[in-house]
Amino acid sequence: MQIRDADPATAEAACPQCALNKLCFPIALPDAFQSLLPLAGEKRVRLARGDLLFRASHEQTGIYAVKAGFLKTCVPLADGQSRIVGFQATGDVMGLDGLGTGIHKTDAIALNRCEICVIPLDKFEALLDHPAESAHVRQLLAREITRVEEHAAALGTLSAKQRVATFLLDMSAKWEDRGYSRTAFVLFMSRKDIGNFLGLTFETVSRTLSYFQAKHWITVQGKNVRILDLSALQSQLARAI
Amino acid sequence: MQIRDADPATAEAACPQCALNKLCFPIALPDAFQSLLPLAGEKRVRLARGDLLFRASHEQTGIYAVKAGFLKTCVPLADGQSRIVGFQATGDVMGLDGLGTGIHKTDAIALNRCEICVIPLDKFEALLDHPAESAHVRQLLAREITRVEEHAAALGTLSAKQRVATFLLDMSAKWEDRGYSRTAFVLFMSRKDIGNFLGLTFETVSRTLSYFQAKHWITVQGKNVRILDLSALQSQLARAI
DNA sequence: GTCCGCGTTTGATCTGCATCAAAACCCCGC
DNA sequence: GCGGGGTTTTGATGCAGATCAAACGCGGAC
Repeated sequence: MQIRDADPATAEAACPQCALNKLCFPIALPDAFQSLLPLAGEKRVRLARGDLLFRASHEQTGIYAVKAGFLKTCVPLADGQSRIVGFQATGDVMGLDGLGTGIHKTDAIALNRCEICVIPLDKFEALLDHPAESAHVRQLLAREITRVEEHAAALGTLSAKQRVATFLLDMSAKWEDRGYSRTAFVLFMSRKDIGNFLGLTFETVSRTLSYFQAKHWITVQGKNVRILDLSALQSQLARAI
Repeated sequence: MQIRDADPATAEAACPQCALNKLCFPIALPDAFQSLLPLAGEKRVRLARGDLLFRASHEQTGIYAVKAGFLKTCVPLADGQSRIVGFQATGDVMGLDGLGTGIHKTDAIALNRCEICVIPLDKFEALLDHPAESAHVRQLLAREITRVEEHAAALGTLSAKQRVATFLLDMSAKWEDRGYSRTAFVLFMSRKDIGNFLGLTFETVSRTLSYFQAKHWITVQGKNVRILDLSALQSQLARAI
């Protein structure tokens, strides 16, 4: 794991001034608590593609907010394989699963060059003394439960086409949330990662994307996707009747 | 939804005296906070088989602890179907997913006659003012994330035999946690529910159980299961190499 | 520029589970 | 005891997606 403090030369604004503030801390905080936020943004970590931010069965040392870059979260399986259970991008908070036991249950792996805000565990605990922060963390946790439950439901129910359509729509929403186009974006992970996440082989993912392209619902060129017919993808999901 | 206050004639001990206390509130609380716990146990609800404890897209009005009985948690899907994402038994806490938005994202349905402790939302919020309670709720949330992540990983990866083996081992652990035998127990849900939960048809579940029985790893008679060879089931999981 | 390695696409075949079907079983009420 | 509806088991068949295989494209090293 290449964890190092951020280069001061490239240090960025503290969280209250940070453009990501709304995503990391979307709650309107009473002014009294705003002063605590800078505590959280002091420490930075840079990751290169493939680096681990944290590792399953290792002790939790902090909570992480993605300042820039993309990561994946993987559950290790009995046989040495692992399954991707989530992709994180700018503004996402990571490492919350460790709050259950103090031990991470997932690996967090950088998909490209990342910059991460580290909130050391003791500072995090201090933030939690304040009801607004504490409630916010509960919200983040509860939303993550909902997200993973929906993902599990999708894995158990949907066909390959439906899974890939859902995935494209989710990625679309993720980019839109961050102020980018919802119809033209970059898939920052490989086909193999998509397949792993969706419970499909990468060949099936590739074939399905080609199929959607043949239907003129999307265009794909490598990792660049343009959605031509959002409603066609959406209606794909309802067809499961 | 048949929510009604508990019959006083059958009222049980408040939580600090309750045998489930350790499961609901497994943290060693400072004595100062023990006095708060009775707040939580005042109100009871009885459910009959098929009754809803809460419903997806309805407003959250409380947090629930299962005093007796079994329930399932279901995510509704676009097409009107729904997918079971968890089974709850005595001592489990339910309704935490609503903390994200104040709106439940799942249906909670009784599998048999249930008795539920209701913690009204305002009382729950009051409990959260205390760091120990607040931390405990975070732990419950984080553990649920881990559980659902592992379930999603299983749905995306494992074969039918592996899923059923995992399921039996999980049920075994659930009964053992509650002080019962880990080798002889009752599957409190139907084959259809098991299939829905595991992303399989009920026929496949039934066939797989018969297969395990033919291998002399288990015996099944309806909902009664006896595990004869725990390690055979466990090794089934590692065979995925 | 060329070369190499990896990621991706596309094709051909195979298989595990779904689907369709029917019989057996079980729980309950009567 | 008997009858009926739902659940479970078991069997036969079909298909979606896995697996095996090969060609293509692209980005980085030099």
